[in-house]
Amino acid sequence: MHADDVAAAGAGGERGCLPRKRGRKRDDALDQQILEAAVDVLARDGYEHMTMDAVAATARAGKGAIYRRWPSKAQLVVDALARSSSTEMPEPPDTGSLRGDLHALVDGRPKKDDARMLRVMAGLVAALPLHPDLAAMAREQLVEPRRLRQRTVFERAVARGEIPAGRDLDSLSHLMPALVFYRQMVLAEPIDQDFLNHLIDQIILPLATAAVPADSSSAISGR
Amino acid sequence: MHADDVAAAGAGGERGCLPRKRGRKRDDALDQQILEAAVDVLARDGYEHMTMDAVAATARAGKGAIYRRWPSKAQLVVDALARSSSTEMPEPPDTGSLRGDLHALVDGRPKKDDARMLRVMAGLVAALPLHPDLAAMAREQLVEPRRLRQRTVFERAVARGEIPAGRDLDSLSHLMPALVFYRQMVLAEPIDQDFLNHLIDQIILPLATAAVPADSSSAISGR
DNA sequence: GAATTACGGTACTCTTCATTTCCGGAAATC
DNA sequence: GATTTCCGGAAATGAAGAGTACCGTAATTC
Repeated sequence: MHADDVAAAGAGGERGCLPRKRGRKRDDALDQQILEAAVDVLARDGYEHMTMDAVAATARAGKGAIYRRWPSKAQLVVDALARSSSTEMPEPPDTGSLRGDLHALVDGRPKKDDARMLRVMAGLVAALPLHPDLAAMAREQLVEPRRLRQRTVFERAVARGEIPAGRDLDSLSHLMPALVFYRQMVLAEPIDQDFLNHLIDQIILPLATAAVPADSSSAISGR
Repeated sequence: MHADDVAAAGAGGERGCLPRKRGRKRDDALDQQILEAAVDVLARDGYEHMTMDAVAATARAGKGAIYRRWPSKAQLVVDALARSSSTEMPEPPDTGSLRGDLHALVDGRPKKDDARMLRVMAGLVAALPLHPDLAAMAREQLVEPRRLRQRTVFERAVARGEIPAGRDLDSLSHLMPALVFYRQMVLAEPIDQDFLNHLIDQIILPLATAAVPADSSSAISGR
């Protein structure tokens, strides 16, 4: 996956299975510095305006060190996205109520993390139609983990009886990401506490917990 | 606004107030060809990958003809967006019910128009943070007109009594654009009839017409 | 018909930027 | 200590693309 292609793993016979390279070793810490720099620059400039010079400068590295590890800008970004998300994403806390869980989801630490994720997605959106692999990676590494956290919260609410059984949890768990994304990307309005409160209390909760499901209308069309 | 800077309007004295140019006249039809080509290429390639050569080729024009009319790529795009929207956007038909109006809104002609608009917005999103003027123009010319059509539909529903008074129509009218945009940009899933039906019947209508406004939750905390 | 301006094309200038190469020096292996 | 591979830095290569300059030709005005 990495660029470290543990090359010729079975040929020689010196130390058994070690890479047994001759010269100076790769600085593993530098890998992290470069990946973090890549995400920083991507969040700041967007994929199209992100330059490898900027990444190298931010990482205090030479461009040679980057291209010794990754074959191209696109691969570097893909790898950087994969790392930046696989680490964190703890289970959302169980506050005892759906409303409490939802607020905990947005009030907690992700303040800074999610803001960066939004900028990264913004920078990527334009490149996605042109790089399907990059698009798939972004969805898998950035979008899905966050959506699944929401889904967990809704599933707990179903278990508690706050949400009627049979409700479409997939639609519900897309609601918040979609509205936040739209507000940031298209409307360019701030994702502040007022907005999040309104989103949770006026949109998500009414839709999730409404007594009479969705049959004021769908009774006509069935489903 | 255009690039036609009806220059030196008061200097000479020949014919009174006409432009009285000497040579061959500008081909007004060419203006339209170029603007349409610009939107086509923008929808296909996105702002960053849209080239003036491609616009010229699509319009069957020379680049000179373009730069004689607009001073830069950004100005051309702004002007093209302004034109492409100011024309159409008729009042949405009144079918007698909110549900009918909403379906009429998405079933009608805009099929092709809205698909293109989505691609244009996708191509623009990445450029917006770097070109605030372009962003404002896109919001004003592309987003607002379509959102206001939705608002009109909701206002009629309030008048009919389908929507309880006091409902936040602004939030409601952002819902459909946001979810469509997110599905197209981030999820890259098709905006088909099934999706639109689900969106209208399971999300918009329940939220708009639910008997108990938004107090199933805020009743707990007060607000 | 002469002068002027637009047109489609093509070639050119200038930047930007991904990617490669090279340099002197530092760490690891032999 | 010789060799190898790494490092940061800086310069070189090459492609892409915005904007400009011309060329021969077509309209328009005088």
